[in-house]
Amino acid sequence: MTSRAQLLLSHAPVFQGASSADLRPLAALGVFRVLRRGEHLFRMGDPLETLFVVSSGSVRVYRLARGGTRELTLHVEGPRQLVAGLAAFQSQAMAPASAVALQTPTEVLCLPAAAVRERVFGTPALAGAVIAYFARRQAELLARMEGLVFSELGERLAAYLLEHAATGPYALPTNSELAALLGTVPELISRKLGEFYRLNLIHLERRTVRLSDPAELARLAGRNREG
Amino acid sequence: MTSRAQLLLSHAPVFQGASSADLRPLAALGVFRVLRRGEHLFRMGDPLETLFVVSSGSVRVYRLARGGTRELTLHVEGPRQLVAGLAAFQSQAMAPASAVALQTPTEVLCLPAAAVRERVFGTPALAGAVIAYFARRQAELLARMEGLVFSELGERLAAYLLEHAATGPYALPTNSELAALLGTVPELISRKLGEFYRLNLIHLERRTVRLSDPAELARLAGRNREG
DNA sequence: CGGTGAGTTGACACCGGTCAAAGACCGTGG
DNA sequence: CCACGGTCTTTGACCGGTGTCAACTCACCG
Repeated sequence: MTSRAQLLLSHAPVFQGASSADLRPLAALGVFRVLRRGEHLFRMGDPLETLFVVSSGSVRVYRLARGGTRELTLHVEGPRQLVAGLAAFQSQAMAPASAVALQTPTEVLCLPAAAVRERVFGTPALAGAVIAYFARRQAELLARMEGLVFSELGERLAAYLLEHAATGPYALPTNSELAALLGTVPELISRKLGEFYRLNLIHLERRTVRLSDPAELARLAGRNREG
Repeated sequence: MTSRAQLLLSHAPVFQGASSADLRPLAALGVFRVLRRGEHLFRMGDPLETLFVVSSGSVRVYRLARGGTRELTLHVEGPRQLVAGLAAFQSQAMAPASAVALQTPTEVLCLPAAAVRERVFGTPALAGAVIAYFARRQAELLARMEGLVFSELGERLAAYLLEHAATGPYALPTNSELAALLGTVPELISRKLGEFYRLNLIHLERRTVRLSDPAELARLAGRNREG
């Protein structure tokens, strides 16, 4: 029999390449949990002995900075993505970030970290898949870091728009959420969006955005990288 | 018998907790290599099928940004530290950064990535040690990222000085190297150091720094995080 | 003694953050 | 149906940090 949990795990990138025989015992340990928007899975500093795989909805992983006055969104994880991946693979780990549901409902599969560790470390195919996944994630984090440090807000926003609205109309999140993603404050998001609109780069209507001039946006987003 | 390579590996944090029996086959595959200052282990984008452990000297891992006009130093790895750790655990990985020797001589132990992967994935204790190491590294990277994005140059420089000169006089690297570490340009390093000097926070003589007022520096470094 | 590279310093522009006020949107409850 | 309150958005004014450019000094070294 193939349980819901196993179906989810077999499609999770973190276990890409693992056989279904390897995954079955893990899936058996899983418990589903449903969250409403705003409910936290955990907060920075909490002891973490559970690993989460998003089943539906989405989870925002973020850190507080500047004494709580600012926050930085590290990832927004959708279905099949892992939350708290790395931390759960250390024993007695403290959460290095907070995780909160973005949608109602958001369903996550909860797995006991100790058991998962034992299973993963004892199964070469799983260990390989997990480490490769973390390597990819770290590379993404690096790229993000570089963008935040070296590129200007306009570039970051253009890149964001290209990534999310390239294929069609896209409902923007609130300016606060965008600001947390792009490492700035809501006011500046508002200004830059307005600027893009006046330049006819995007079309905006009731928080729904369409790209009018993707080529120019791409130029803006990549300008400083190609030297 | 205990080879030099095995001695090095047994003290490397990445393999912390692994038994010497687990490490022996890995050590047998290692080849030492000596570099002069400025010699590259690899450059961003190179295919990477080797894993390096620093034996003596130090290696700077960095990324180019802004079309090559700026660079960001990710880590400076001293003895027993891993270089290219994560990348080597993916097959067919491209280096996400460049690595260059900082000192003459710098000696590194080179291990074939594929063989290391096989060994590590097949040995639960090793897999656990490696993942725990990556988890720590990712946490460090996160903290660094946050500092670069949210704190001002003065705070970052104060933190750097506290970290490196707390225990006694410390020979500063060049302003360019400091700038790459702290995510800025040499001119600003010069200004801030001068400012700290005029405020009697540090004592400077021929590029050697001593802390005159560590308490005040600590206040500067931490100001925006607390409260 | 000239050359090279690093460090220092000033002037200046600009981006980004802050504060405050006003406007738009959306639910609730009268 | 409309008034109301809260939240989010927009906009203006202003300030300070940071990056850039250029000139100059200094140490070191042939």
